[in-house]
Amino acid sequence: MKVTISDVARLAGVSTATVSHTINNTRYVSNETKEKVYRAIAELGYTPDASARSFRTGKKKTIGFIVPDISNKFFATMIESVENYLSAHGYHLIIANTKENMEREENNIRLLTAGLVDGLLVASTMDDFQRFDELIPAGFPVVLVDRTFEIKKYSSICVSNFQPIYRSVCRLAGKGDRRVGIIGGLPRLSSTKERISAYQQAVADCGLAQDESLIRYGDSMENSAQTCLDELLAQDCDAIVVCQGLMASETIVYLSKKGIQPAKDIDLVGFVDYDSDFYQLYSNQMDRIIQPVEELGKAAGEQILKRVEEPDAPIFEKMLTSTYKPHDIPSSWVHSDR
Amino acid sequence: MKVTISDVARLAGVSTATVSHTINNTRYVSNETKEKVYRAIAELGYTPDASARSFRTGKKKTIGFIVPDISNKFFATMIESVENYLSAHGYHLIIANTKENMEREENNIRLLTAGLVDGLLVASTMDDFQRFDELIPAGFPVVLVDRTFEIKKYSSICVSNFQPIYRSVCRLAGKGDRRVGIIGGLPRLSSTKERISAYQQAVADCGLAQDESLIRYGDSMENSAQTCLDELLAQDCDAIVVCQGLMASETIVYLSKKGIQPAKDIDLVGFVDYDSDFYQLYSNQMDRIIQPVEELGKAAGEQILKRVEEPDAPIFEKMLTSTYKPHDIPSSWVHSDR
DNA sequence: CGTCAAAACGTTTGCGCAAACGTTTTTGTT
DNA sequence: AACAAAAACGTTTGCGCAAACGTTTTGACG
Repeated sequence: MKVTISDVARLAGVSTATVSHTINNTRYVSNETKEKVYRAIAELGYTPDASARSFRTGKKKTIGFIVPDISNKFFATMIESVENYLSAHGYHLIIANTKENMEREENNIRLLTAGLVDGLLVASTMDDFQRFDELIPAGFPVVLVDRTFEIKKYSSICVSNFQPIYRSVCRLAGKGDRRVGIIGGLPRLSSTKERISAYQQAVADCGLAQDESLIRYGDSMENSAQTCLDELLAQDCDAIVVCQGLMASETIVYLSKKGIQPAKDIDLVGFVDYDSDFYQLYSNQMDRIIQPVEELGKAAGEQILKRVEEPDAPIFEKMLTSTYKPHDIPSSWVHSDR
Repeated sequence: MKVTISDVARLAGVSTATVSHTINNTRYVSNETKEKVYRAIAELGYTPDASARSFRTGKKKTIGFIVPDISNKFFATMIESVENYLSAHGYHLIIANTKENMEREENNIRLLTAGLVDGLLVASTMDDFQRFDELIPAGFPVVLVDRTFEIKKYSSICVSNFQPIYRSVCRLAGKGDRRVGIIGGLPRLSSTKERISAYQQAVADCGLAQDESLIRYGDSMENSAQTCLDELLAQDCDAIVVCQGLMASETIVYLSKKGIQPAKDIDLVGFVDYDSDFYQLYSNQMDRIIQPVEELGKAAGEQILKRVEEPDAPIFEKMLTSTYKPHDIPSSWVHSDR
């Protein structure tokens, strides 16, 4: 039924070692012999069994990626970018979704590290480093993505969160806004913490209204922005900063429904997934902080493969910078034909 | 270094068979013995090696999913839904992206079927059944998703394409539209073919303008709708049907930029990825045909697992129906406070 | 033509586990 | 007490491959 390496060896009239070495280029094999082997392989339709191979070598040629939310454009695009890099280097990608749930993350880490993958990319939903750390077998190659921990034990690839928020809040202040609200992501995440503290510092530095009730948190899933918005609108904001892409689009939809016109009645800043046509829908309604998702994914792929090959390389931390794009001025406000 | 089953057996004072049977519940083991085994496992921190296991059993507990475009919301959501189903049943998901490229699909199928996965979910970008069929090892569990072939050799889970397009074109005719344009996906895909032929039949049945130049094809990637639109607008259309979500949103953006107001200056129908808040942005600008992505993903998961367990079950074909939602009438057009 | 190194291949083992095949112990029955 | 059946566990093998360890062949050179 199944064609094995010894079937090939028999037909080619050589030993299994020669077949193996021919396939893997692991020692000199004469051209005639090589050809005999390849002919036998073709004739039998032999394919080396991946399970046996990874069992034997200990290498699975597979990387796991633990993601908080696949349907989130940010992560979907990142998965694409990671997959692209990995497949170009002969690796496969196993996806695990946590839906921002710690137990699911725990399970997934346990399952994937038990001999299923060579390395793990994690955008963790945890805030407890201890708990996370205990899940990872000693020396297992891990790279944190988008979110990190205070304790720098693992390599990480993140995006600058502080600077763009700080800058955009200052710009709002410069425009004359006094009461600036913010909708953050899950409060426990490092990315959220950094964004909120950038906001707080900018608020303090620019002399804006400091008010706890101007800070709200959503969970970046569908329908989470609405409640936050209701609460913020009750606070009589001049501007709102939304820290995540989906919540930003929901904000625009919701405000429009309420008859509030973004960029006119209220200023908007959105921390947006990435630069696609898609978000250009909003290009004249809000300032956008655009994350370099593709580079993020590529860097993550690079780093995890490097770590797999050299597991005790020094810790590596990379921070990519986002682009800040103030909103276009709608054509109806100025006269110009370009 | 690595803890194996015999380390556990030694510490527990039993045989490896007993440890194995205890772990896998494959034969009776007395409670005392079970406890001894579990204690030893806990003490040593033993985890069964997944590679060895799948090598031994031939089961990888992994399904491959070959996707044309991960960052496409439709597929991203489907991946999420599939992963959800699979992980609940103890399976992992390997993702491969083809970017609608046949060579990439070929490579991926070859790699994944070579002992990496137990079954394969494919949203194929191919139109040549022969070529596809040759890639699949005899008897390998495959379920086609979203796209199928004329020859019904493999099970498939698709979405009804004909009916909703036919219906929506008829409705446009009923409104008085005469020249209805359409933007399809890649012409070689079964889904595109079905949608276009539904359009053609409706056009014929309703006595609408029949004109080859009213039919355009995009590739469902970013920036592909624009060219099609330019060409259609030159044809003086009363309405445009857009067969894919991303292209539909791009259409709205592009028309708005040109100062053409959807649902007022031109009628729009969008074959949209799924029903999210997100597409409600467009709810008052176009009729939406909403695909049941989540059910699609779940059904795909169900079917592939069923096939993995029973590889020569009869071919199964499922067609899920989309929802048709005419656009809301904008509040500014009617007077009502609800 | 004997020697020896390099060229070219072969033999064998073991990775960790599941399960086929066996063995011993216990229990119930007459 | 004898015996069968069931309960409870043990011994061993082999999955397919890579590679450590060997062996044979070739031919160059004194």
